[in-house]
Amino acid sequence: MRRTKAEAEETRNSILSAAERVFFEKGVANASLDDVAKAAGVTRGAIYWHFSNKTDLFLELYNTVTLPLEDMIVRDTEQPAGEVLSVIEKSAGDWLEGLAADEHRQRIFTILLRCPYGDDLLPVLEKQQEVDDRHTVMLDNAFAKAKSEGFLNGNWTAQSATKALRWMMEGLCSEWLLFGRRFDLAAEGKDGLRRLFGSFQPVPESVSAAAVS
Amino acid sequence: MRRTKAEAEETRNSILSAAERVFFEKGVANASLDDVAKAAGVTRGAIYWHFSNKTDLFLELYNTVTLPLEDMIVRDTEQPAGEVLSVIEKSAGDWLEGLAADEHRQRIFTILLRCPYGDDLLPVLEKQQEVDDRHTVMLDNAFAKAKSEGFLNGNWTAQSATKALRWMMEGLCSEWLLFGRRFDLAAEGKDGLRRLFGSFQPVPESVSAAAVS
DNA sequence: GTTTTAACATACGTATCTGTTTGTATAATT
DNA sequence: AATTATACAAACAGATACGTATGTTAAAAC
Repeated sequence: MRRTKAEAEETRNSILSAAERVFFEKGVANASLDDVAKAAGVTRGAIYWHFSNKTDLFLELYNTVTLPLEDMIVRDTEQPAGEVLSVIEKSAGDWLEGLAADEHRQRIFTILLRCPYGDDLLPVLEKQQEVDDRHTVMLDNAFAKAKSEGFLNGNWTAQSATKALRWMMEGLCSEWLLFGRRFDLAAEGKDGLRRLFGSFQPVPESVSAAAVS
Repeated sequence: MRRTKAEAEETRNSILSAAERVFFEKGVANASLDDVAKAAGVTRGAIYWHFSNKTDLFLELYNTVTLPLEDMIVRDTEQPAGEVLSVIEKSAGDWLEGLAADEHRQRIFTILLRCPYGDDLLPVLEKQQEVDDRHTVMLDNAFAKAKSEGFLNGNWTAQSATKALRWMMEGLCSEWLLFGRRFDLAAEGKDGLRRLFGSFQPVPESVSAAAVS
């Protein structure tokens, strides 16, 4: 019965993987540890050996992934201001493509969205807010740089552009994940991004004339 | 022990009201019927008298409210095309104000967002999708009318405008409701709407010149 | 080679939640 | 006034699900 350290690590991982699938399918609250154990091909004994309880299992699962927005970094804020906007747009588009291609992240994101945050897993909410806040600050700075160099038209401030982008991304992903992925996330998302960033640009007179024509 | 019909209806309503608060605080899955009963000042007997089980209670609660988007109607699509955009914008802004002022709707919306939709309450999901779809069609038609009359600039199609608006509203409300209402929903929402609808407008040359200056 | 200990499986006790059943006081009915 | 049906409360029975305690086997440690 006693396994090697490598085997133990394997079962631990299989438990985490099973928990991800079960939590995704039944919801964290409705899933029992026995459900997870059966999905992992072990008994609850194994789960209680590796984790102290369901909350702990959830927290550990949560720690295995990079948060939804954590890697959506504006890679290089030291870039020429003229390219800042296109870099952000590309970064957001890439992130959508990554999500669309990675079922693992889709499940984690969905679990987090539908999670009934009780007092027990307050740390999860706090970490999420912290990541969100960092991301907001980063975007604010990048847009401010673009604004100061004249690449953001009079309609938009740095803060309002940040919020518009974040709200659009959040709404887009929520609808896609929670409502059955009924459209092409990457394609429609990038299309939306293109239009949003198009509305950021100052309008040269020639383009304006063309649009009116 | 036997109450009058009016009293019975009163307890029924108090049960629904208590369910709303308890479901909001603990999540639908984590809340027991005894929690609801205690919050309502009755026993589970009363709940089982008025409702057949927790799912039924949830469905009845769900039916007491107009859905989040159900009343966000473009009131008059027969209006002059020039005013369609401003009517939609005002309608969305009013809806945000209504949500910000109505804690009842906030709780219902939050419950629906965080709800781990099992197979049992599939009808809820279906009705929500139906409402969403109707709303999308209405917006599509309205934007199409505006577009055909030249009130939507070349960057936007009717469909893309609809999606941009819906995503923004959804992201906005999700962040506000799920992350502790950390900003002024009506004020910031209307601000975002103003900028979004500003980007819809065709740019007259005079304005364009002013923006560049 | 023996002992120890890690990595589980199994078994147990318990709390909780659910659904039903029974009891009961009173409003409504006749 | 007697009866009946209503609107619950209280008690009961069954099923989970949880946490723990104990058993078991094989890998390490010595």
